[in-house]
Amino acid sequence: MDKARAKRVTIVDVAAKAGVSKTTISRYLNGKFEYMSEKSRERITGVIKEMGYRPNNLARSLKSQHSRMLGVIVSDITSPFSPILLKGISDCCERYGYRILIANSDDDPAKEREYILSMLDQQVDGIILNTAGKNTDFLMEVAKNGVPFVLADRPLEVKLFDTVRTADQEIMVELLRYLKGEGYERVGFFLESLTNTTRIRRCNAFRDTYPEIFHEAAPIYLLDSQADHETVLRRFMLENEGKRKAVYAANGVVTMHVVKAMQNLGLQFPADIGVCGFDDWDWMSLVSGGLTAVKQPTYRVGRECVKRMMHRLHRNKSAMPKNIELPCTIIVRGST
Amino acid sequence: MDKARAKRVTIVDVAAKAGVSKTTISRYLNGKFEYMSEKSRERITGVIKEMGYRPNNLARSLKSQHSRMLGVIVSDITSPFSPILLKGISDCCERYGYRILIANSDDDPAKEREYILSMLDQQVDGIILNTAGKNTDFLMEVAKNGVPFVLADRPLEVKLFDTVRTADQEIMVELLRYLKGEGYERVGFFLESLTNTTRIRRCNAFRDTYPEIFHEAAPIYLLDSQADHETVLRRFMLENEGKRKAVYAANGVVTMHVVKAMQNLGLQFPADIGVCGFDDWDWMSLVSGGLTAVKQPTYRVGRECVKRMMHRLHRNKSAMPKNIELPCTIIVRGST
DNA sequence: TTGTATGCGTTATCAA
DNA sequence: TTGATAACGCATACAA
Repeated sequence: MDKARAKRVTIVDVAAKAGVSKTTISRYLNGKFEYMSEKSRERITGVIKEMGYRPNNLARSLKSQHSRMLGVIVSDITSPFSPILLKGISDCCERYGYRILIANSDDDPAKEREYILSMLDQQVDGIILNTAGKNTDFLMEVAKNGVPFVLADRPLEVKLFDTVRTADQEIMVELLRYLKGEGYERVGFFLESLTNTTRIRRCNAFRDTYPEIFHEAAPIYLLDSQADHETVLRRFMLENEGKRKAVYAANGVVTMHVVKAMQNLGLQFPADIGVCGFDDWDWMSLVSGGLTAVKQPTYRVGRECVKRMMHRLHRNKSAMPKNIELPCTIIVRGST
Repeated sequence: MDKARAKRVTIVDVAAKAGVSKTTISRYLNGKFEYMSEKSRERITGVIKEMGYRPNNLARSLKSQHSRMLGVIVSDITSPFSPILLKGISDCCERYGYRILIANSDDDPAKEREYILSMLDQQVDGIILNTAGKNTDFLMEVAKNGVPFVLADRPLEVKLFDTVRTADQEIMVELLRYLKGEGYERVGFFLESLTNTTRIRRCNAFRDTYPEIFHEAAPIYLLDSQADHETVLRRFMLENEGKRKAVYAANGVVTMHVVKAMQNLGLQFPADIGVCGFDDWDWMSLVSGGLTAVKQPTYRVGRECVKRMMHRLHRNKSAMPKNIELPCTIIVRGST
């Protein structure tokens, strides 16, 4: 019962036992059965099973120059968004026989760079990136060496990379129209600091869309910290006394904080104020009456990222960068 | 702008440019500076930076027989538990310079076996396993070949593996005492099918502990499907009319379904019935009045798994299997 | 202090 | 049909 790792069976051992050369074994492993006799083939099948042989993928990758490994970097693994994305990626990778090396950048561009480099040291074939931002130059530099990237959910300004995202701008228009139709007179957009492209994009979209529907400048509320939500919410209430109003949260985390702030201030929705926002998370149906939310096809985003990566890897290495947008849906609940 | 992956700089290129042999470069990479002149050392430093050289970890691992990669298999990546665990593992791995290969078994023992094998093909140095169960024999077989496992959160009956878990049995006693103290007369344990060791352990603990505190047999309610929660909850209400009663949910998912069922049945807590359970998740403070819950140190579980793995890998390969239990805390909110 | 030669477990190019 | 043999990029025993 020696605890030192038992030497794994190698191709040489199999060759010896089967009485052929390792070349033949290698051919067998790669399905090139036309280069061996029926008899050899059968013998090899038996020996491999008998010895429990499994090829060493490190050696394979070293030789073949591809690892069938994909790097995945998420900006915040603790966000409810990430696991769904990862599941989409993981499930799809399984179908293609790829493995995934996962890292969490904590929304830190420096960490992101570090992980990209580290993954390249592991010879990943490509990287699916839910970017923390601020790395455009670096990414372009790396991509120039032929490393394929697919951006997940967070696009960059430059249209140089394959990107898979949700059509959140389009759905925002719809949700605002719906609110207008429900009789709301003023909708405040609540979001945290503008530190990633998704937030920036949504904020810009709100700013540009709102006037077309409500015929006034868009009320945007930038939050600094968690504690801030209560202060800002109170301000929003005061500034719009007498009006029918609603909060549009930029994402699920903001929604949560806004609801918490409402409870602390003793506010009821939809009576005192309506609430809605991006991200439809499990618990949102539980909060008194339920929260109206934009449901995003996160799982599909993950899947499409992998599909696109496979396309680039196996079909067309130098395809034009493609921007894939997946439609969202609005889940109307009691909060609006 | 050729899209074919540019050939990476290798140790040979560096050696040529620095005017030394690749042996010296290799020594440099491994910090064996005593085997080279000050001058060589400086030159190499310069050349490496200049050429942007980074060692190929595949080649390194192939030669050195260890990859500094850890496999991590979670049973359900979409559970709120997993991301926290992964973050604990990931953060800690970073400190030790290890990378992680992550897979999601979907609570399927066959998938789990497949992933373990696949990770071994990638030459991971060890595997942190949040097991789906039913693989004890297989795991023992693999472990016999010297592959170190650390079980995360879900122990096995056999005490053959390092295990890191939360002290949920102890906290269960405390929570039951608290409920008793609050005047509850009957507490029903709600859980889904007994498909993993955590559930089984908690169920057994409840069954054994309950009588000591409430002086009657433990009321345990096994749920088959999501739809079932409502039926079972109604039954629980009817069977205990007139008594002050509470639901003890076996985990956060059950808690969520129970709350949903309560809302559908028009029940209020804590007036009609108290609610509490394992897992303290973000949103639980939001549901009217807040949910009483057991907070588990999941992040620390992840960290301790890695620490234990490092110990086994670098300090004592044949240490006795160790069972590490981390304490939980009770967060009392309005629901009880 | 430095270098030569060999091997890690594969795949690929020859030649037989 | 098969098999030597040379890579892949790096680490190391052994020489110098």
